[in-house]
Amino acid sequence: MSTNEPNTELRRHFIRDIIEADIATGTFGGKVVTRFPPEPNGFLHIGHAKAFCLSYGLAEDYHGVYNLRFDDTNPVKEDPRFVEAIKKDIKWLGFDWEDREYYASDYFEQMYGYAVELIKKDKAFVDSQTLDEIRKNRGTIKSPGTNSPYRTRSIQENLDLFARMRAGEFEDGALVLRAKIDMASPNMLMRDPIMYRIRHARHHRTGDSWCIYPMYDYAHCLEDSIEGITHSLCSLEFEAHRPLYDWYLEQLNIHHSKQIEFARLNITHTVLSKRKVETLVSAGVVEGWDDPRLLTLSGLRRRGYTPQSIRNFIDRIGVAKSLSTVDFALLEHTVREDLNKRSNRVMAVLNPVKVIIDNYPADQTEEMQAINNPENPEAGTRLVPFSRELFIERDDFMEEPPKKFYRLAPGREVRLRYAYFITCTHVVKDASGTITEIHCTYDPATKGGNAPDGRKVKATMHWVSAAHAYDAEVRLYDKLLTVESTDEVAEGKTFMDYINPNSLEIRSHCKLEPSLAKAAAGDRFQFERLGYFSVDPVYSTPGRPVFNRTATLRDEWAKLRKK
RNA sequence: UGGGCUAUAGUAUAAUGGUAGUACAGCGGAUUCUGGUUCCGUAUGUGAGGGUUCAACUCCUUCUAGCCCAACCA
Repeated sequence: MSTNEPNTELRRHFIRDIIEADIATGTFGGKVVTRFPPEPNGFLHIGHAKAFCLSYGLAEDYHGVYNLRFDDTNPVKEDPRFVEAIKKDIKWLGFDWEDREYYASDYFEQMYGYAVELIKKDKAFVDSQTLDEIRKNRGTIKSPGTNSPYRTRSIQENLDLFARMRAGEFEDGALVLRAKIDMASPNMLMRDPIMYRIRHARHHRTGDSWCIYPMYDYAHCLEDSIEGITHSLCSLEFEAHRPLYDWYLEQLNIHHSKQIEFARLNITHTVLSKRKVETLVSAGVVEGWDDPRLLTLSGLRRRGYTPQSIRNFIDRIGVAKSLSTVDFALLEHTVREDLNKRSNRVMAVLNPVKVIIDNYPADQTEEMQAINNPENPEAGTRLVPFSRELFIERDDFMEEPPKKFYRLAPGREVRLRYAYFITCTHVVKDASGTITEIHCTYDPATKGGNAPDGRKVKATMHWVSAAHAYDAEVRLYDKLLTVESTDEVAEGKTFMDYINPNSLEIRSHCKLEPSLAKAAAGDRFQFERLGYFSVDPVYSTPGRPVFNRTATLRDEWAKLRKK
């Protein structure tokens, strides 16, 4: 039995079909080598996660290896701080590229050699046209281009000029090395594409050793070839580039990786392009690349998402070639699913109103035993202090409750979770009519939350003892955009005109149960009946945690209310 | 002188000539000390027309719609 036998449990998609066919026919010697090639010019988002989970996951599934390669061929856009951020994010998702951390810039010398080879084969030439002339002579989509007047330079002259380009004899833009293909090709990319341009710029790794830098199409296929990549996955917009990718490798007659394109990820109510995310960051709409409202991996991490939930999400959305926009609800579902199993429950009141239990002794405190995680008995129990004055959620009380509302109301009995049944007797309001105190009585026989006479209540509510409550800031997040897709922006507007003004709500005096005072950055909890929250690593200080809402709980009442 | 690609429920994806399935969302119900979780049930789909075949999401054909390509970006 071969170790490469397809695993039928794996989710099927067209790339698996291709790989399995290649394994079956012995193409690439039955090996699978993939790569993820980010340009270090920004942070990774969940769309990139789809890309590397796919490439890396496939390598794992078929017992191959995967590389991390920084595609750093444009020094004016790249920065080492992004290299570090990218590595951190990929590791966070659980991948280990071991020692296979490569940089396109490490191949510059080799790429230069291949370029010389192409010149010698009369497959490349140095062009002296200006940028404008090159553009004009490229033709249009519906009309052929015209050959550069310099296209017929001798091989010797091309060799000489190219060497002098490298030596730094020319200004930026003076010359360019071009592949000699076909200016009349219906594929614009095949019209003598540029291979090298002059950039007198300091590179973050090679310093000043180069002043000519290779273009993407020329560089990328060589990077894949040099590393022995078998299946080179990329997004759909590179489909038209494939003939060029193949052309360079054929001319050079070197290892030929197979480029396979798939549809990039889009998600409703957010932006997922590096350019748009950067716009939000630089305009100050969000607080940085790691703003919890962003679907950058650093933002999701800060928001409290688990790596597992993101990988589950990516697994479920599948892979195909049709443009698609995944419902944000699916991402929320996968994070709830994971957090439901792993996070401990606590009680926190985000919008507090005071409850006074008039028949409870003023000087008494009791410790109520609460279950930490009903999904995981091993999580054990804890004690929560209970006293005469408590806070409950303002939304959990209504003076004139509608039919389907079965929480606290005048004359009604409800259960305080793990504590007592209480009955509302009356409320006290301030001059403006706002309720300041809800007065109740409790039934001492219901301690722990059950009535010995078997009577039932419709609602169970969370609460926090006023005297023991811990004040904290809680940050509530909502969708970034008010529209599902940036396709919906009206004429003359941009996605920036559709930013949800309520995407961040800061509640500064929330009342938390005392056990939460020792929560540390990154800790995750379920605030009962409210949602999943995690301790913000940036704003929290020792002893003063700030919480981010990762996701709300599903809320049937909120749905009913809207109707 | 244009080329390349895509089309299956609301959304995302399976079905590779043989019962159109799964997940999320929706709706209805049961259970529940979280209006959570869990469980059960349910509506909704092959872009359109023609053809081949006993049989078509699948093959052929003609349309239609959408996306990508004219950076010295990746």
